[in-house]
Amino acid sequence: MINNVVLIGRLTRDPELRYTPSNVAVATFNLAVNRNFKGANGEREADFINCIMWRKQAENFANWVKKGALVGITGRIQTRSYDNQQGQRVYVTEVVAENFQTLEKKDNSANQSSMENQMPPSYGQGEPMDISDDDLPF
Amino acid sequence: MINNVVLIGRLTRDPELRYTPSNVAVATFNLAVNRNFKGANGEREADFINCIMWRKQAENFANWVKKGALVGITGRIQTRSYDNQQGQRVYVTEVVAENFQTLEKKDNSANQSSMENQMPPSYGQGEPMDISDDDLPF
Amino acid sequence: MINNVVLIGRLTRDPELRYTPSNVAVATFNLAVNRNFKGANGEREADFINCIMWRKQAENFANWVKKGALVGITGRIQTRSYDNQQGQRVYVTEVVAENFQTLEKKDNSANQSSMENQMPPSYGQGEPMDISDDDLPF
Amino acid sequence: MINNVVLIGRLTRDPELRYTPSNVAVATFNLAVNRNFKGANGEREADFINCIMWRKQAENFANWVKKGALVGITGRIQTRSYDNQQGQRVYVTEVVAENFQTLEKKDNSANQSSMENQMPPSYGQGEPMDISDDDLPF
DNA sequence: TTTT
DNA sequence: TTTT
Repeated sequence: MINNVVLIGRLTRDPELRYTPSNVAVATFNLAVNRNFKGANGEREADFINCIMWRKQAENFANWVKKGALVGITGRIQTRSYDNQQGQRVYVTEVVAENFQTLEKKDNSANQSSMENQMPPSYGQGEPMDISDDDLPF
Repeated sequence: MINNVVLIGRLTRDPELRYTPSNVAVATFNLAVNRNFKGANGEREADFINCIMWRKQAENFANWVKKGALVGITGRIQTRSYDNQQGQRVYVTEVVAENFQTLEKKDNSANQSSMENQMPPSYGQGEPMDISDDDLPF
Repeated sequence: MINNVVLIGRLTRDPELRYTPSNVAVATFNLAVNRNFKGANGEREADFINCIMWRKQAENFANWVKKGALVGITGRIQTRSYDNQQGQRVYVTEVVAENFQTLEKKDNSANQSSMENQMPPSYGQGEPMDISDDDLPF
Repeated sequence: MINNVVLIGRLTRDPELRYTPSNVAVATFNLAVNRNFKGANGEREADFINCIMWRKQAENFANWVKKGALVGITGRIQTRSYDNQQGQRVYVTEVVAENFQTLEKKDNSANQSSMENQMPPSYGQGEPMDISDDDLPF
């Protein structure tokens, strides 16, 4: 079924890069997307959208795009749930970014097209995290 | 900024129609959008996406589109937060549907283009709800 | 760069299925997409959008989806040019459909997910056509 | 019906601002949207997409956005036809831009790598462009 | 050259 | 808490 998202926004913080138990890269980040209309108080408002990206692209993204960078992404909306430490079921809605384009040549962002050669992904460092391989979209 | 969503999916239940304190109609509904790839277990999976719709369109939608109906919607992703009864901050990500199209002529769905004549919106029924007028997008 | 299209419309005629010199399947078809507003004369109008689809998917599409069928497609806009028989340069704007979903279970349409078993593509029939392999998107 | 387009690209020339007989502003412009894959020859290629914008927004756009500028737009695909001076029917496919976002705050200078020598195809220019008021989308 |  |  059709599930299509296009966003342009700024990273509210640096992306987090992790690896699944079977060593698949996952980047998570949060995008502030300003609304095109002002809120009740006349202020400019934003939506803060959680995004997730997989594999090589995730490593590129996490290594090159930093807090404050303006990026465009295309992807799809995903929902999932997990049980937290208090044993409560938590429901998550996020965007799986399948493609991205950086939109400013600041020193903290880079163009995807110039990213063919990647620095070595630092495998196995940090927490192996709780994203299971089952979340992989194939 | 650009914030664009297109979804095709089925209603997992009947929409809920409510009214803000100042009598603006709001419909909320949940869309099951089947994924185009099978999950780890080889099963077809779906995303269950919460949607919200405003005003006259919300009344049309809630009165004509029912559980199981196949619909296409266009809109944008919205995030908001509120404090629940336990005093915890809850973050919500949902789709604001700005346009819809019903995609099956079953007796539980209807085509938007044939909706000129509207039944009276049943004002004031049910809970006045906790959606404030400030959530209105203009 | 971002180039994203989502359409829902009806086929104005049966798709045409052809093969490039190196035997890659190409389907072309035209989608009537009704506008959501009426024209100056109060009449409902439509856009008639040329689409193109490649490879296995093209064969599925051409064999299953027929004139009048309602379909949703996602893809991108493509422009190209060629010289016609009169030696004039002709510019073409069309949609490259990367994904499709049939939206009615009539006997002239079918669901893509139930298309695993394909009939043999009738290679070499008709004109080998003038779509060169260079038009292939990879 | 759903007809949704999102593009990010660069203006291949300055927009042209005109007025219909009843004084409605129309801006036309051409967007070079680089493809994310290389062509048969290994070169980076682009699509050159004709766009049209209406009313106040058209005036803003034409006055502020110039050749070389990077912009994001959302809108829909439109098809129309007219008879040229030779009495032949000409079919046009273009994007009606309903929203735009400029993506670089430069004083309009054309920029860097991918734009070098791609001249835009001079679509239909020379034609006085008889856009009647009937083409207005409401 | 257009669909329901 | 999920639809066909």
